[in-house]
Amino acid sequence: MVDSIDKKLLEILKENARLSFADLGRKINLSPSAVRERVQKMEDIGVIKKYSIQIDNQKIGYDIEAFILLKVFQGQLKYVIQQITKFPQITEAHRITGSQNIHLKVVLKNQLELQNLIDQLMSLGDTNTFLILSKIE
Amino acid sequence: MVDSIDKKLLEILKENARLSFADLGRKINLSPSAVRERVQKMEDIGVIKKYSIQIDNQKIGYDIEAFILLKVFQGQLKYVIQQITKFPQITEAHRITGSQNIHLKVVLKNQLELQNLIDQLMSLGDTNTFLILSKIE
DNA sequence: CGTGAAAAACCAGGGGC
DNA sequence: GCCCCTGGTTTTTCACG
Repeated sequence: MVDSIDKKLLEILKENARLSFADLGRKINLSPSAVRERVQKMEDIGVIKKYSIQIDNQKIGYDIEAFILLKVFQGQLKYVIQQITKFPQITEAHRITGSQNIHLKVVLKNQLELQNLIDQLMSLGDTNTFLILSKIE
Repeated sequence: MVDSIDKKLLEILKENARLSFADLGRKINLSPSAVRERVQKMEDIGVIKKYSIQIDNQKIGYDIEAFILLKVFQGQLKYVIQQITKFPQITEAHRITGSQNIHLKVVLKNQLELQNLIDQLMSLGDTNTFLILSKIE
């Protein structure tokens, strides 16, 4: 379904998703059209979900990033999941195991916005916030 | 530095980073070269950090994703940060505030691999693992 | 599943507003 | 900061192994 060549392509694309099929082919010794077929197949079967960009949020005025664990109030999970998608500040959300059932990643301009968000989330459940200090890479 | 047109471009690129400058221009009524100038400027100043892909890990045999909070043992932080980059299973790592000072996202093939990873991490600090059940979107 | 060659579309770079 | 033009590259499609 996905062989070692495909995996190599995925690794390369993870680092630079704008390379042309010709460039990709040069890196792994394959013709452009062969590369294209493989990549397209991975798009079709959903291995590649989306091409995206990574943004430096600080440089566009969003100085605060944080993870928030949310322990949703009894019986409110469906409602909360539906609400969460409406917050533009929430950039990622996952259901997780454990007593805290939702994990959020949020991006905000300043502490005031964080406070506002937490105030709103508090009506949905108990929150536990971890500010992101830096990315390790 | 980054105006509202730039932000629109970022939003579009976040969803589909492979659109041509021509397509981007069509979406926001701008010529291809104007779009190119803006996008290139954002690359130059580092607003766009990288073009990447989102992969469906389950479809390539990685059935387990999890967040792990790590409370690093006293005085070991620098060492741990340096070690963490060596684990291919760790796809994201952040320093965070709170008594648990590192937040990890990990991707693994099965429970055995998770167990192995946790065993290794236990030599660096106290772990707290949350399996990811699903992505909310 | 891979190759090769065609036309169509796209990109970099520079001049002009 | 935006638009247009041009030469060169890339993508796309398709017929073939």
